[in-house]
Amino acid sequence: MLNQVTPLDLMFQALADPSRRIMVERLSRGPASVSELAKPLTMSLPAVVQHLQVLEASGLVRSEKVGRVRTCHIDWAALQTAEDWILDRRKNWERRLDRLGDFLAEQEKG
Amino acid sequence: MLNQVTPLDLMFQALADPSRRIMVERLSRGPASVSELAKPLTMSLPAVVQHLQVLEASGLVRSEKVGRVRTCHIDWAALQTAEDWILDRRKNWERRLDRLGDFLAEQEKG
DNA sequence: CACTTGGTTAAGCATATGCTTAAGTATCGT
DNA sequence: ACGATACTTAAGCATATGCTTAACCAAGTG
Repeated sequence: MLNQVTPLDLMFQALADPSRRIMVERLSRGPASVSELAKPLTMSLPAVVQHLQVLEASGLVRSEKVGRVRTCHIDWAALQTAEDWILDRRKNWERRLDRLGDFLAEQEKG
Repeated sequence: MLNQVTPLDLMFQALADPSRRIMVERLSRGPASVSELAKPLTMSLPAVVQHLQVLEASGLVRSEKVGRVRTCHIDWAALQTAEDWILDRRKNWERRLDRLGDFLAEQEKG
């Protein structure tokens, strides 16, 4: 419970729920309406809308309403942000392994 | 609140907290003890241990206790699993773009 | 215009989460 | 043996999360 809520918090939080991941999975195959997103889920429509709000708040999904149907789609740049965080950690690790390699090579030489 | 909790749920949930991400970030630079992990965080030790339990339950972190110090480290294969989920979604998307491209090329030809 | 479709709003509730403090329990150094 | 170190356990509490139902509204359809 911190005072600051970062975009990354919201994204990982959004992805932490299986229903929301099903929604993202569906949207990764193209835009969809709210009721299309609801179809595979065994919960009330308002519940789906609440999940959608979490996804939108995280920036992972955006939507526009035309007439009475709201069409949702993934924001790929946002999803990239989550992926990048993980990638950056691995880079850290690889840098460390490199330094270790350098050190060992130095030992060898000396 | 579903009846099934998958590893992916636990991983994204684990990464959704800034304190836990700080812990993972620290561990991405090499193994650390519990109190080392606690150092940058402004909370009690028990709170840190609870975060650590979340990270361990998710599989992202593992630890062994030797003497009185518990040493923690990242399970890189587990972190890969989270990354892969995101990657798979993008693959979905690219497949879709490919099909769209094929379709448009077909239109052109016909 | 009535009816259906697609979504929205609001209120309420059970459980989960993120802390806290207080009180342990081992190990290590002297 | 004694104190300090490095956790560990337990209890409690405030807030957040994930649903529900009921009621509502606005846009298409016959």
